[in-house]
Amino acid sequence: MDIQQVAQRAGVSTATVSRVLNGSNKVREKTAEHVRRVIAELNYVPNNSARNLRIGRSELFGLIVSDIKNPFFPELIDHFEELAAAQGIDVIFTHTNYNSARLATCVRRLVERNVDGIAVMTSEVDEPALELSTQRKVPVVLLNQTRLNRKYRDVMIDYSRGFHEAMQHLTSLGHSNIVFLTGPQQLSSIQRRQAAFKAAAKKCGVLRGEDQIILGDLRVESGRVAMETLLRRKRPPTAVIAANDLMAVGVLQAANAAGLRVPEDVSIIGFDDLPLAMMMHPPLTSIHLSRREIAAEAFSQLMQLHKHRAPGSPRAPRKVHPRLIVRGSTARARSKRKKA
Amino acid sequence: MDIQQVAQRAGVSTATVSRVLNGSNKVREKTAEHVRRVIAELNYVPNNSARNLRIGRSELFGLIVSDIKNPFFPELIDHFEELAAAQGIDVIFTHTNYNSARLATCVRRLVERNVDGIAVMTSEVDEPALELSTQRKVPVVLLNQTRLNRKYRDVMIDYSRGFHEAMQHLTSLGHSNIVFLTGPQQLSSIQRRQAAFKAAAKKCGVLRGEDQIILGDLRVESGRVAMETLLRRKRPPTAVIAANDLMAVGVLQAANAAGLRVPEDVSIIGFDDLPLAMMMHPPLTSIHLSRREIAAEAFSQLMQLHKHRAPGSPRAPRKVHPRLIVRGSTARARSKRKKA
DNA sequence: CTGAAAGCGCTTACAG
DNA sequence: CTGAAAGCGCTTACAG
Repeated sequence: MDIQQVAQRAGVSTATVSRVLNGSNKVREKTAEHVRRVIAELNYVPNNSARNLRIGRSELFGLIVSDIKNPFFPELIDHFEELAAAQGIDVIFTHTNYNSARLATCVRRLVERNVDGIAVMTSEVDEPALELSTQRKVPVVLLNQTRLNRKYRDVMIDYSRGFHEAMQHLTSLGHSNIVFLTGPQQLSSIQRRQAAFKAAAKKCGVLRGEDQIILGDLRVESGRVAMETLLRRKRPPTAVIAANDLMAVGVLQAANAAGLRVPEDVSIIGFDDLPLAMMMHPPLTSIHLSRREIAAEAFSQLMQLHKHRAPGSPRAPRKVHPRLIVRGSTARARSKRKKA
Repeated sequence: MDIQQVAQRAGVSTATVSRVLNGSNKVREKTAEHVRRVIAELNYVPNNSARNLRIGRSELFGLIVSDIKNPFFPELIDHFEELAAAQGIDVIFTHTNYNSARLATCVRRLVERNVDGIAVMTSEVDEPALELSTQRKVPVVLLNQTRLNRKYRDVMIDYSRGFHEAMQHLTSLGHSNIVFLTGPQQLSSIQRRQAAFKAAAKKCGVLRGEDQIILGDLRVESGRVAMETLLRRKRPPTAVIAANDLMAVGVLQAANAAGLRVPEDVSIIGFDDLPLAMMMHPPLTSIHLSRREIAAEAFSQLMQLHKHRAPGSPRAPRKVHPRLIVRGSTARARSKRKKA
């Protein structure tokens, strides 16, 4: 069942069928109507491979994330796919599993598929892996890669406001001993969150020494361990801001285990605002990073490149600003805390 | 940059280049080696659209889920994509958002892309939406659609063992007043879970009247509401099994809110065993439904059809058996419960 | 407004 | 073991 057969059955040329299929206005309405009827009757479905080969585009975007099991990504993928579908674009989805060697493989597979654009939504990107895409002039958009945002389109995240809101929230509740539970230092997103924390602490007059920052690895367990360490201090913090929600959950668990009540005894703030944040007990106050905004911005940048074929200089990109969402894990600081 | 240029530069025909590309053993190793070198040198990437057009396959699978934000799906998608990548198959991912009209659109888009198979991993499938795929002889595999498993390949889930394990666990802990928090009755997966619950209750000698089943809508909030209702009974249950984890979380919240302790005062068992189950406080005992197994089975069935071109009769499909995972939300029943 | 024909970049049966 | 050539199913510049 190909265009040939449709043409034959309709008594027109394949050119006409093709024009009808593509909504060309150069076809007489009556002819078009007739062709459409035949198409429906024959249940004809055009062959996209042929079309793509001919027009040199695929109407396909690639979407690469590091790990779909990370609850941060589903909403991003969901929205990205939604936007693409609305434009008749399909998305090939792949993941790297945090393995940077796999990024190169993913990119290659996508380039072979002739995709019209690639969204690389991983926290770290190994630049050489992108080489093939630039060489093939396949548009690429990255996530929060300040280091590379001159060479590639990038969805930038500005952490300052979110952390400032969090800090103000805590200081207004009387907290001054506030600790930041950070993550792996080589991750640029972590570096920037940490910098935003410090800037906000300084601005609010609660910046202290090095012990204001404690290290985790972004997983629940590390949050628990960190909190246990903090509770052994002679002056444990009255509030903890974690670099992500997962660690905040660990902090919550450790606080519970130590017999502390949240938020009466300790306030906890997470980052990301994953769906699970509101399922915690108490529901977690968290700095919300919008996956929808990221998806929308990534998609629109790719779409722009796709249409204008201008891989080079970006239009002014919209930054994404995380915002504080206040829930039940933060409250007024006790003036004097008893040792647990 | 096409195969032509590679051939020219290598001083061979395009046929030879193509053979090297496809690992044909009919090429002299020395020639092949030389061609490979030229390919690498030129950084040549074959055009998949052309290849697909020619060979009539796309090495592309479609994966349709109802809602990627449902924490059930990420692991399934992840594993499916992993298996596909290992076979050189890419996956186009789409979602229906529980909208059955969208299923038809998704299928059409995938058929246009010439996919070699479609995994429809939604809880409900509207049969007419699949018509196009059968007509085009595109292999399809469904998830737990007993109603349709004669016409289509299907990954079947057998709930009996999991529920039996859960029931035995509870009765061995002394529970006899056990309620099942069910979901929308039109969902066949819910009907079957409910039937499995009843069968297990009967087998364990704790089957009671209609009030042993209470209705929810699979969301957290409905679990909370249901538990509040249950607690108003003059003889509230000592254990609740929820048809999914999300509702179990709601039950947990309501129990906490009512001043009950879990598991000392009430035992709670979820279903699915989502990643968040173990983050709860206490960590949730749950019946684990393996997303990996589902993905593996769906993929292997598709792969089989893809290779043998035998869309018809299935090889004996492996059933997926959920298993009970005991954590902290279940404990020995109190012999006498005080009213809350 | 419509059609004949070239060509997108591959693969493969055929011939040698 | 290698090459010349046909053809997969479309789209589109060109001619009318």
